Amino acid sequence: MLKAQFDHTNCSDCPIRHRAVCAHCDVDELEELEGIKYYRTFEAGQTVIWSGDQMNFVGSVVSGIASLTQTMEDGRTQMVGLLLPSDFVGRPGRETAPYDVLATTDLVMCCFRKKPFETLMGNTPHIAHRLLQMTLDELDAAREWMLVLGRKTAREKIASLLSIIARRDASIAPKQKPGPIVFDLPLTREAMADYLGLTLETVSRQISALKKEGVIELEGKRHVTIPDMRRLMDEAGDDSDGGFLV
Amino acid sequence: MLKAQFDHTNCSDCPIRHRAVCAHCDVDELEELEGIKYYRTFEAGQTVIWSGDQMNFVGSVVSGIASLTQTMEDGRTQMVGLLLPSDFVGRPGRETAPYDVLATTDLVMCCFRKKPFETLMGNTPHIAHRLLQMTLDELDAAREWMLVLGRKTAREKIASLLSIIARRDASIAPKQKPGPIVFDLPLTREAMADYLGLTLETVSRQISALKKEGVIELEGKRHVTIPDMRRLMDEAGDDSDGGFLV
DNA sequence: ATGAAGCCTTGACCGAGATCAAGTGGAACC
DNA sequence: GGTTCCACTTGATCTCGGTCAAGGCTTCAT
Repeated sequence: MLKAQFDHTNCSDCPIRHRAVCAHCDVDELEELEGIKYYRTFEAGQTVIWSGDQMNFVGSVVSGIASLTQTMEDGRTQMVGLLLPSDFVGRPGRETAPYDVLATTDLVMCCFRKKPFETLMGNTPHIAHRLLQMTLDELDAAREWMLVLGRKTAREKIASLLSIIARRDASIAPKQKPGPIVFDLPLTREAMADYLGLTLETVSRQISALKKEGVIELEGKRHVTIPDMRRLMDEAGDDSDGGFLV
Repeated sequence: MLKAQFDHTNCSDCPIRHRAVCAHCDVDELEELEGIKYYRTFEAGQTVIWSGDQMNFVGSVVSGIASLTQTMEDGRTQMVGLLLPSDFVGRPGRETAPYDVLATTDLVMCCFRKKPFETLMGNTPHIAHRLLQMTLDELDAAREWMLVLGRKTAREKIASLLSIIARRDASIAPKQKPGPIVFDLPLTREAMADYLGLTLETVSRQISALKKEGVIELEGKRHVTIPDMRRLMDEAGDDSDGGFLV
């Protein structure tokens, strides 16, 4: 294997290396597979794929944020996943998408045509293995989120979401200084509500409350400072500080 | 491959064949791996494994029902998965259990020691592939459940749970006659509440209401008859009749 | 039989969050 | 500068489901 020749830490346009199949490490080096990889860009609000549609690609997020959402006929919607840079989208072996994928912000995805990707997976056990690990991570995250949806109060839900975003943000740009954490909320109040199983009014009220009590600081509507991460996590009701992923 | 010599439909003590790694098809035929498989039995209420514990096996449910639950320090608990016969438990590549696994009824599991199983997986791509498919199924089910937890009313939640159990029950014993569906509830009201993010009182009230309105019939506290599956699914708010799994 | 423990049901009341409604503030566009 | 639009905030009220409490029905042990 020529893997060792590649400096993974410098695959700068392909963040996939963190958690998924790295395009540089696993695909570009295999000349016979050139051409199955391509980039797609979406504007905020665009739909990447509708639930039920034919899904002829897999891929991962390079920049921006995508959401996975499910909708009932009467319009109630629930976001069931948040895809941040390096997250993988796709169901090798499946024909259709099981839920809508929406670009929450402007979005760039690195895609692979599905059939050749599946062939590649068949020939390259460690890709299948990595994919399984990633899927297990997602499953853990989904189940962690079930606890949030089923048992936490509105306030705890907001705190949980903020601490997840803070943690993910910190791990993407790991300047790990132990001071206050600062980031921009990538979601509207409505999107947060859809993720948390709340209404946007409740989200707004709870954010105001957390702000008034100094748990978070707000500059404008989106720019958040968390002076004390430990306190936020207490508000979230998280037992351990153990990292669970989005 | 000697796979073709095996009559999968007669692996009667190993329901794994439906959705997971069939012990007969994938392990017993490989003599060098004899001894890695064993059975474990649990009584109703027993704990299979605690969250955080070392998990040195993988396996699947042969008979009975197990639940995956998460608990907050203050005692609030959320069931994040229900394991019916043929469902797989375990996280190849992971050291510790991410949540408690409890025997909800008397339970028999078919287990494999983890290390040899992982070796087997490495040598047998189609096992890894099947495991990926199963994990994707579970992920879809978990996300479907997020919609239930986040957006459905108590009544819809109960109807959703009943229709899932009915569907799973029917697929295990597929006598597919298009009449009323009959089954025994394998869960206490409290367990149902933990699965649905409700209190046991609310579960009881909603079941009484559905009974009074003729959506379900009850004999005793557990024996359920569903005269019209279509009607139950309408109550559940399920858009399609598409099968999602527990 | 009697008591005790589990599991379930039902009632009365309450409160967190939904709903309905009005208003604010900033950005874009003429 | 004014208009429009959109994301957000805040208030008033309502309601679904939670909480607290009492009692019923089975099963099992004494």
